[in-house]
Amino acid sequence: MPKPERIDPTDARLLLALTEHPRATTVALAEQSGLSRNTVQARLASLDGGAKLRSFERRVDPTALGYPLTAFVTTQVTQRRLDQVAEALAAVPEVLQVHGLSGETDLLVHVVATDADDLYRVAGQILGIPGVERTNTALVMRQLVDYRLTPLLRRAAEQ
Amino acid sequence: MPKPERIDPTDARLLLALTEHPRATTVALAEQSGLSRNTVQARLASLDGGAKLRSFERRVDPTALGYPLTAFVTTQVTQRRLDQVAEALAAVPEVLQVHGLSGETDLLVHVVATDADDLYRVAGQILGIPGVERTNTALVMRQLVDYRLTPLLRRAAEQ
DNA sequence: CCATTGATTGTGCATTCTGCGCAATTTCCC
DNA sequence: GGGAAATTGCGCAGAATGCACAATCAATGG
Repeated sequence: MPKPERIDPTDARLLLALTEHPRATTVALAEQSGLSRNTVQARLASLDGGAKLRSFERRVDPTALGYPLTAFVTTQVTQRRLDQVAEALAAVPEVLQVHGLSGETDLLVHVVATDADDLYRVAGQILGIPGVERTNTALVMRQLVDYRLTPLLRRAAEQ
Repeated sequence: MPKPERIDPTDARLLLALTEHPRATTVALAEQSGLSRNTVQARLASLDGGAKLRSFERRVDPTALGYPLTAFVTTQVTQRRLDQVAEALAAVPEVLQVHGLSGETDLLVHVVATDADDLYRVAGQILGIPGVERTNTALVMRQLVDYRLTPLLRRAAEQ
């Protein structure tokens, strides 16, 4: 059975190389990571094939798309209607991601907006979903630490 | 000043094509998006060069790396020490991202962990940072809506 | 201790792609 | 209407890809 394939040290090295040069060719990656070209080819295939890599969309910057505002909307939901609420949230384009938190009735909704008015509109839309009882919108003012996985990747690369 | 270059409809089409086939060659992208090869080349260069694309690390799945647990730690901080706290948080590998929320003293810390014990340890480490006054850890139980930007990309692609 | 399996490596080759330059449009904006 | 910027088509030398095959190498289990 195909276990949720783990990233081994070799994969980690490759991913670190890719992080520095995302559009690098196979041969370039090979010499940078100290592997043979064939190995890199095989690994890359399994990275894409397996569940080790998430969608490319994650690399697109919403700000550059015209949505410079990011907010997290915590939402309290009637437990019974969790799935319906999730479906309704998925229908809102500005909703990028929804986490179901411990507590069974709390959702963390990641949204973006073009400006303050737009955010207000989106927040209202969420509050209007049947089953949503309470919401609280927190605007992201600043990135104190930008997303990074490199430290963990490095740890994985060193065996 | 170099505007935070926007993604235009052409870019959006390209990005949608890339979302489907991240490792596609330039020519393949050209015919899929209906652009000329030269244009695709130029656009790709400006995507990487400009601030339109975020780091490749975002595509690496922490679960595959051995960190299947995700949690959000809301943190209340002594305002004066915001920067020091941010620095200390950045020193923790399991901290993937830190958002500064409206309210000036509230942080949203995105962390991962190998298991419950590990999460407990990381949470304790955050609470131990000088300047951190209160924390609240919410474990992500389920992805109600997986990260997706495609709806907004499509909107941008249609003019 | 040895056999088997799977991953890695080196090598080779035909095909395809890349990275450029250049000239001709086309598009967009003032 | 005019001018700048973007797009397009074309070509070419060099590089990379995809694939196959055989030889190592490492880990596993009998």
